[in-house]
Amino acid sequence: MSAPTPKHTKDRHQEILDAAARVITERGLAETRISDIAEHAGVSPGLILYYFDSKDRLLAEALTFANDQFYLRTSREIRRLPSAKDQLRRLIDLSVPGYLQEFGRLDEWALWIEVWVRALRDAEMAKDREVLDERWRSQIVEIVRAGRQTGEFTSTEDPDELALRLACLIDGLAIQVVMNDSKVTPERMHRACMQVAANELGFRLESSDLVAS
Amino acid sequence: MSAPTPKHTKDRHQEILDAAARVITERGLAETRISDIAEHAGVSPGLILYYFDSKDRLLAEALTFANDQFYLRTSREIRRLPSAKDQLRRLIDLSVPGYLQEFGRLDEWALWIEVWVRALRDAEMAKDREVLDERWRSQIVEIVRAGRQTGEFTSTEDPDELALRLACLIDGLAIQVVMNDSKVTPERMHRACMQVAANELGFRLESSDLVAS
DNA sequence: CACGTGTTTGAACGGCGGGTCAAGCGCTGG
DNA sequence: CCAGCGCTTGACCCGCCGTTCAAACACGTG
Repeated sequence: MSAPTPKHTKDRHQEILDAAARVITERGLAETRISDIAEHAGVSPGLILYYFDSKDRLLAEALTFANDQFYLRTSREIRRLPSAKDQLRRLIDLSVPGYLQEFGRLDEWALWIEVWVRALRDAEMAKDREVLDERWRSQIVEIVRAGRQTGEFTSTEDPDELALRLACLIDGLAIQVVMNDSKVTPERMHRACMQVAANELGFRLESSDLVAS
Repeated sequence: MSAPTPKHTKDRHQEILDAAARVITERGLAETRISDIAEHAGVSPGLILYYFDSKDRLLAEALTFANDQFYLRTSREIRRLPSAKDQLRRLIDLSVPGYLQEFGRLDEWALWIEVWVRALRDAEMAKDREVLDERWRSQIVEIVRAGRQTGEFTSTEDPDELALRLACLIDGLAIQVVMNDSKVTPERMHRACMQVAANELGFRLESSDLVAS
């Protein structure tokens, strides 16, 4: 069944990273064992250490890998939409934990929190995080710029500032939602994001903006 | 020197919690050993387990304990100020990591992130976190209400909504700052918070609002 | 000054889990 | 068909750390 030729090495790498990301999402970084990852990947524990120098590096790589994937997925989807306002709405849709589909509430945001806690003490991780976050913000910057170009947004403030505010608002709200806070439901988060976006960017909220697509 | 009478039991409890919080802030939850806590508290490792059933419970208690302290400290300070706008400004001052004094950048927010990561899988912690967060938000609600009463804030929106937006914006920005993100400086965070607060609550920004007190 | 009770110690135990390694396996090229 | 080389296995080793425990200690009390 399996073909142990060199060309499959890259697949194994990704398979293991993928398995690791899944385990971390389920169990949390602290409770993730090499044997868990091996089990999820359908290989023996020894093989994990054959492909990665240490558990620590594997976990760090897995975290950035997963967040990378999420970014690629969303940015590809958003690029398709013609209207900046729709792009923004879609971005918010995708950012609200459990708004579009139920992940059992533990989704990408759970991984983000793990990234943060590691980045506090791990310089490597800190650097990766900054790059990831920069990209996340610049995605919003682009939307803001586009919307201003087309006249959809009327604010004249610095797009970088506007994007920072929106990005961080989304972060902060997503934390509450992913924690299952009874006072901060996905719907409430969505409303709050759209409302602030409308205020800050300068556009009118339609009733259609408040419904899941 | 030490008096091992029953009445000192409560002191020991707090001493240990305090030591634990300090160690967690320094080393991170994952790297915190019982012996580290013992060392910081100036006692033997065995004693830690005499006062707490297990390491896990001690850590959980320490996290809520530290956040509790922070809340009490800030709320006491804020209550003194007569103007709602000053209260808000002070709240933001205190929320920006490293804005007023340098903690070596690892401050209360680092503990918050540890709380979050634990709360994802620990029901007990999740409950405590929700209470803590609710209190944090209601602190802002009170300021909003007060400011509207006095006419300092002109917004007519639901104070709960306004407070949620501000609280989460602060959370999200504080994460970036505590991570030492080169693009998100304490000053920039402070400005962003004040700006959004002014927009959302409805007040004019004075130049004095943008300077550290 | 003994006795008892509530504290404190630090050595010892035990399990867990990351990392190593020698041995197998299966492909490919000669 | 054989040799060689990457891939894969799983048993083993070893250090670490949470937890236990018996012994010492300090103090108040009678």
